[in-house]
Amino acid sequence: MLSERRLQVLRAIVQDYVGTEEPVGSKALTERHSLGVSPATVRNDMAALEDEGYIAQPHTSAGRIPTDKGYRLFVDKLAGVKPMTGPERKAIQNFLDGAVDLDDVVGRTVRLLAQLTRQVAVVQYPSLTRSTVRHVELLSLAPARVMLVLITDTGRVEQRMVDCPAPFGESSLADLRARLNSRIAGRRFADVPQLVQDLPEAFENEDRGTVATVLSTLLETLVEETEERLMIGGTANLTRFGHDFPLTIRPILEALEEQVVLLKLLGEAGDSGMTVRIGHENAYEGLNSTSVVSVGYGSGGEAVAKLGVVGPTRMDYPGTMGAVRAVARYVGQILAES
Amino acid sequence: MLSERRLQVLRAIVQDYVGTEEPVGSKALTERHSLGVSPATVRNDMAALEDEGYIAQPHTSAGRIPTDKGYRLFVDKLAGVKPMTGPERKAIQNFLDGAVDLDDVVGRTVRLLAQLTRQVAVVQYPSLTRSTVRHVELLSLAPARVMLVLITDTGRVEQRMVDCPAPFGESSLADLRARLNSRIAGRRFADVPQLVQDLPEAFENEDRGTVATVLSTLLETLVEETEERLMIGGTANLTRFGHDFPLTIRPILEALEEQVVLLKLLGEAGDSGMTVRIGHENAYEGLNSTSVVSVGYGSGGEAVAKLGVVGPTRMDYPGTMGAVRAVARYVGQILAES
DNA sequence: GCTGGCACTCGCGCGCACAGAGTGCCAGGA
DNA sequence: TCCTGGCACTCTGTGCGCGCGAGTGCCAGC
Repeated sequence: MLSERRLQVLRAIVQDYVGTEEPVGSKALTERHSLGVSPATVRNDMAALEDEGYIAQPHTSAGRIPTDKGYRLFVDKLAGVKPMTGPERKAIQNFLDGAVDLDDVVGRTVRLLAQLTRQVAVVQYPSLTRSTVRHVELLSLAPARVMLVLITDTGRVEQRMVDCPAPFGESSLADLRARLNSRIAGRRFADVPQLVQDLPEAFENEDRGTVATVLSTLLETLVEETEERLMIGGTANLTRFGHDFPLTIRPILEALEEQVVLLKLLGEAGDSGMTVRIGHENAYEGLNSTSVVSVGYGSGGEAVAKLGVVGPTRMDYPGTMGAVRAVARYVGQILAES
Repeated sequence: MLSERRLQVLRAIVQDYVGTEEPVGSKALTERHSLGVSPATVRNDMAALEDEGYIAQPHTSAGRIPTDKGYRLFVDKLAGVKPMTGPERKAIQNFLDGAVDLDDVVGRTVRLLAQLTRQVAVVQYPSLTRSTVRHVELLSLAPARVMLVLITDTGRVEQRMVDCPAPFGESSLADLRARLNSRIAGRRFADVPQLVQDLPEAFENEDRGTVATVLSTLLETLVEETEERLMIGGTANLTRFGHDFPLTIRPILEALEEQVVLLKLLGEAGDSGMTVRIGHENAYEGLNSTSVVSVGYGSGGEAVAKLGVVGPTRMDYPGTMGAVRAVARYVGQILAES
């Protein structure tokens, strides 16, 4: 177990390194932080911290930099979440309040988050699987062609073309529309399959095939449609990454283009509370030099999607976590209102 | 006027510089291209080309690199468009054929273009203003709340919430829906305003306000909704840009996030035929070290949107232009089929 | 008008020495 | 037992000088 002072030393190292981006030595540490001990003592502590794997030297006779393990300890034990100041909260709220539709909410959120943290922001669209159905609409585009439009409580709209096995009359369509909506409007996606299971039986023989087709398309849309979209922003902040540029940045840009990777990244994070993944804790190799701070957000008490930021492991964790948490909270409010 | 040989020298310089990324000298030129003259002669030609502003030296006693003006001449007079090979065309077609909906078409196009050109690809969604209405749907969500869903011939769906000044009955809604569709389905957006102008008159006094509100929302969606979306991809290719990295790349990333800038960029390009904007020809300062190759694409003979790539001025123009043209052509076909 | 030759200019890479920051270790003191 | 000051050592980064090589401009000759 590390002594209290050694933890303080580690905290000081992390803070200094995050600020200066340069390896920090024992002398500089004692000058900038009032630890009450001499550089020599700090050196001993550093040696111990290095033995434990919390810090490392890039080269012999250079200062120390925190390892992933060091950051982990810092985040878990040494630093809290830095709350936003009053004016900052106001600004967040004002900025988000101007949004006119879901796309706009997500777009604003992503820009806001990128600007606040000066890092790359990732915002997942409110997920279909956790929301409820507001309305289902069926349009006849041709005798045997129906367009299915699904509207969710978060304002999201999904449409699907359905090719019917047989022509489907206007009246049957209206019937199906009415029955569908009375059963599933306001219900959670997860419950829909059971609720519509016996619907085909209510129809004439000739229409049953079509009804079944429409229903299966609807279920597909609900389930398989975990093709959850997301929006990213602030990629220009990647240029602040560091010196060894092209090598680090390339895989990150590649990762950011692979929505699958990002969705998995956000998905792995815990459902409630904030998740911080540091360096190699990220499963995706290209992001091994980055940390991901993510949190769920939602309209009610429940999370319907996630958002977060991707930045260098050397990031201001308390500040970033504060910004992410605050933004998530206000987006949730906005969604609840609309 | 430049002699034929000097133009050949310029062409050779451009080709070599694009290939090697290094200033090209007179000796190297004569070795790699059979110009039939000695290095000394080439030197004289180079001096002349430099006087005219087509090439420049980064430092005294270094090789020459083309200027924006040099690339311009190269593109206009010295190089054609390199057509895709048969297998390449097949591959493009196969890749795009798998698309299931509009988002997928655009997504695939962007990835394809980025991969083919190894540059940043930008694809604009088929524009609303030039397409036709396939269907308009009205849904009653609350007594005085209507959702308007607009479906275009390119498969795009736009939805809007409409708050009505007065409650609006189901039957009136059905009436409006029917009248609207019979008038504007299949018509071009531009024609819609006239076609619906006198619609409120067909309704009872009490409903006229609501009908007018719905119509004005519809028109807004059609017109103001030149908020044309776009998709970008291949940003990882920016890492191939060069040496003076962070300085060049940052403004580019910033430009790419500003959809307004990109839309303006594509918008400035001519409506038909391919447009190449080289270096400082781009109005936006951050893109002064890039070239933009863009072209319109569309389902019929007419362009409904544009696509293009952004890359370093030092790019393979013939190849890039060939790829852009081919992709635009096939996307047009896909859209026409669906 | 093209060519070969020649002197000249620079940028780049290399070796070297030096300053500065930081370390590890040790002996002495609280 | 733990902290401290001192000391020798090890690196990296930087500035300088030098030589090489690529490339140029110019000129006289064909």
